[in-house]
Amino acid sequence: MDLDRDLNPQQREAVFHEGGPLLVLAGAGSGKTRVLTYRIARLVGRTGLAPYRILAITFTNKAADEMRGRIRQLVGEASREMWTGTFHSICARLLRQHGDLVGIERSFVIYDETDQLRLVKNCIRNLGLSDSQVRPAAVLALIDRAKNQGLEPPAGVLMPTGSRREEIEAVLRAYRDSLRQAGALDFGDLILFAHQLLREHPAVLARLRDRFRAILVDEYQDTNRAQHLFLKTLVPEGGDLCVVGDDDQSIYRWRGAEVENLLRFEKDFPGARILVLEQNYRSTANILRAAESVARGNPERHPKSLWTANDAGEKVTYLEAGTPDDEARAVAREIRSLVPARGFSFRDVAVLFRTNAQSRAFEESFLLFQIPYALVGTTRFYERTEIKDLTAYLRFLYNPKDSVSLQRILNRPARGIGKTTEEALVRLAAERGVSLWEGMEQAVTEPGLVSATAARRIREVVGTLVALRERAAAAPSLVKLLEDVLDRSGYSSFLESLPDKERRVENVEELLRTASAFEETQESTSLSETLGAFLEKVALVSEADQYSEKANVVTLMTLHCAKGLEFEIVFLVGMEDGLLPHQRSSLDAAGLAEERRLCYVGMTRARRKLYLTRARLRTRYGERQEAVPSPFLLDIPAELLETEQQRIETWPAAEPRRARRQPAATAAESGVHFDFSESQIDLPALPGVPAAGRRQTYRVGDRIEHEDLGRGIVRKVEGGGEKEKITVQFEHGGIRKLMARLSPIRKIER
DNA sequence: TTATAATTGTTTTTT
DNA sequence: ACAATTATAA
Ligand SMILES: Nc1ncnc2c1ncn2[C@@H]1O[C@H](COP(=O)(O)OP(=O)(O)OP(=O)(O)O)[C@@H](O)[C@H]1O
Repeated sequence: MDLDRDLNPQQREAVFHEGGPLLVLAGAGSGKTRVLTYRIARLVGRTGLAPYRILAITFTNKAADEMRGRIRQLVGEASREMWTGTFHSICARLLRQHGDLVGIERSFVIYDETDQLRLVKNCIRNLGLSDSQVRPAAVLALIDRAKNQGLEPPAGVLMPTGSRREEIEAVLRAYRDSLRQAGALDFGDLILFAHQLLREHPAVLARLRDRFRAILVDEYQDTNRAQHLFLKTLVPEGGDLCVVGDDDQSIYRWRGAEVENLLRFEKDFPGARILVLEQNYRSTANILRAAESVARGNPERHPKSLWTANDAGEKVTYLEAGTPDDEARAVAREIRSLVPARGFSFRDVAVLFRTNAQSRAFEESFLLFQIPYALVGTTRFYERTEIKDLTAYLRFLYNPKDSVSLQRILNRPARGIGKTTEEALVRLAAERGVSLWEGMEQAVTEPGLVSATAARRIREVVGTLVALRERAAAAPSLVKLLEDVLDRSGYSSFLESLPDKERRVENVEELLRTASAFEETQESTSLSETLGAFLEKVALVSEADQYSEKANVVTLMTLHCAKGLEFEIVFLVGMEDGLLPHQRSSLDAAGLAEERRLCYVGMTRARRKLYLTRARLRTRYGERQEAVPSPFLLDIPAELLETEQQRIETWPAAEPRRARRQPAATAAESGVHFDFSESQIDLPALPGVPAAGRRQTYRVGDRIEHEDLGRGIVRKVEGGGEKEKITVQFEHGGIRKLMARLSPIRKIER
């Protein structure tokens, strides 16, 4: 790291800026993250600030670790003193230390979305309502929205018009009370209570302000209002706050992020300096131009003039394949031709998609083509049933009031406690205002609360858990504790009895390894402390944390996960209308704009070569449909694209029906022996193919230009010959149905 | 209470 | 199409 040589003048200005808040607002690949890292290096190396006086907030834990790693090279072990992490992990840390001041016990647990939903459902039931009267997911959305804005339900909740106002409010109150009862915080609470702590306890605030002389935040465009307000309270007037972000890369609006935090930074932090970085160092000129032309499609954006000194590079390849399987194979074949023949390694390649469901086709084709890959994100490790079960045991042992965890393990393994008993217990606890655990204790001591059989079985569970708790108190280590849980709860034998036990046991072993590794890094004194820290880490892992550039494998991940990363070669797959932009987001202009930004983020991950691919046919809700190219493709100037069209190769009827649940570990194992000649099917069987004599001259996806209406893309082709009709979506927004032979249109060559 | 059948919605993205 | 939830039977 060379502070003088590795930076351009604007970057240097940002790195050396002193005297108050600083916003670096800049496009993709312009070195924002580099500025943050170098700024820390400057603070430590030149200004002489001790690392423990620095707070660096990143979007993922992995980004935090990386930043710390860089600083470590500079100052060695002192870098450990620096506080880094996500907003959530930093707030959790604050609350572990000072939570008691705002009524939060030291051993609080963190509820994820599943836990939240369970709790909301309980609340609804306990109020004598049904799921269909008050939809749990809708209530949860209200709760999250309010909390993301820094409000506390039911106070800040904007009720949906009319319906069931009172009931919903009651659920909100019950939810809040149950969380407290359980000694649990949801994600939103972490920020909210940490903020409350700062507001209500000047002494704490003063200590923190005194300690943190420099605060840095990455990816500021994706912070929510609660986080912004937290920061506003934490940073003293004129304090050394440096945030970096790019409004074109704001992709978490759906989760409460407000790009306004970035755009109005100056208002909230008076005297703030705003710096702009304009040189992109990451991508070839062609890639950058293509990406910028997509981004420009959004009317509301902070104007930027991003440029690059890099070569034009290759054109962006646009590849149209037949089916999603074809798409995946085409990508695999392409990767095979690049690695190693053209000097690339597998680790240089990423396949980015909008939805996790798209990954399966790629996994299968990579197995077939023997391409090593790592799937980041999908079916999150800690959300797997057996892992959630085990961590629920741990959480209960850590905090017996955690009723959601207890409820989960009540009948896991099966102990004859069915839904009836479970509901009775949950209700009993709610009525008496006690935790589920206390409710259970009362149910076995006070006769008549539950049936005799139920009481007997509850007694058994209570016995098992009490024994476990005693063992836990004496357990020498986290791993030992987990092993105790496995053996003594009967969970081990339960796993063995399952049909897919191998996979599950493997996962459990993975958990044991993780716990063991975690324990090594911990220097806490008591097991309870280690356990708490472990549970917190488990609750706050980011999807993107799994990504590693160390392994020489192709990375498969969602566009959201790819934020902030870069790869030599990027395949942005599924470039179809309905997928990118996703149908569910395309309902309003704001949603569509976010999809566009997502596309921009994906494209700008590429350094040297970008592929945009799509399938012509895709199955949606069980039906095979003709897919329409993503409208974003229309925004890319044709001269930047190189189009490749492929015939449909794989067609379900021609494929042997093979198990598709779980891709096998190796290609050989998967039993996929693909002979392409066998699976090639003649086109006439497909929909949308012209019948003889009534030729269609247009195809869905063709680009056309209309004399008056401008450029557009063909969405639908009907009839043929003289009567051929095409439906066209024009760039200027309109959709028109035209007679192909009569209208003044022509196809645009690409 | 558990096993099976019928029905529902689900596909967005995730701290 | 498929998984997950819910109704029904045993
Ligand atoms: N002054 C510079 N000279 C050479 N390379 C640079 C310079 N600044 C940044 N880079 C390189 O450019 C690439 C992008 O930098 P960085 O990731 O910091 O950008 P960013 O603005 O955070 O990107 P994004 O917002 O797209 O995630 C990195 O590979 C980085 O090493």
